[in-house]
Amino acid sequence: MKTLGREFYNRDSLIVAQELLGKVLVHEINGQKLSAKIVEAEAYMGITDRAAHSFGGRRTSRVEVMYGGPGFAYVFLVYGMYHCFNIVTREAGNPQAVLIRAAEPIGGLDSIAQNRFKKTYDQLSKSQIKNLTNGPGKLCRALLIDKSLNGEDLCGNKLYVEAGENEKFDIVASKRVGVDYAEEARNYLWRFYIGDNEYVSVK
DNA sequence: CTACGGATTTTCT
DNA sequence: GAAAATCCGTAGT
Repeated sequence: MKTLGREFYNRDSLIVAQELLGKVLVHEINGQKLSAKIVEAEAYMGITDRAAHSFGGRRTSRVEVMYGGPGFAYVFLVYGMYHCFNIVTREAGNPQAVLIRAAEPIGGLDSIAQNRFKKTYDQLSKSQIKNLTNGPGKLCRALLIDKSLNGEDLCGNKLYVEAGENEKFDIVASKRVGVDYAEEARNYLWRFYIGDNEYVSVK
């Protein structure tokens, strides 16, 4: 399977977020490949986007990686407990990113099940299967993504995105989640998801 | 099914 | 000191 290269990410988040749908996020750890198909992503457009951490050119140690080049991981902690995984887009100095909100487990299912519920995959209830990776915090816990991966190069061989099958699906655009504080930006339709996928966090 | 509050810590004011 | 790009358990309908 082909790994997405630097130029894929060197475009506006609005484009990259939509094109990431259906692609496969892979984390190689402890000699295993944990992978999941991306089914939901949000675009954060940087300086002019009131919902973005880099709004107005804000530049702190947390957001620093967003100011670097495209194709790197931006991982941060929200609500003191959960990690969110983003991919930095656009060239250095243009601090955009795409938040990966949800995915469908593909590979390393038993490890993913252990990471979330301390069970093997076939011990999971139906609702537990659905809740493996249907949200940004859950996805990070399932794939063992934490702040140690902040700044990781996605054009490497540890954490990367593969071009998935060339399947067809409907892309739905809707409001981003959890950004009610963002005044006018909270209504932008900058969240994209695969229409009929059961792992989407909010329909 | 929906509604609510607590967890927990980094970050910024 | 408050809020945060969230999740989960509990209680009520």
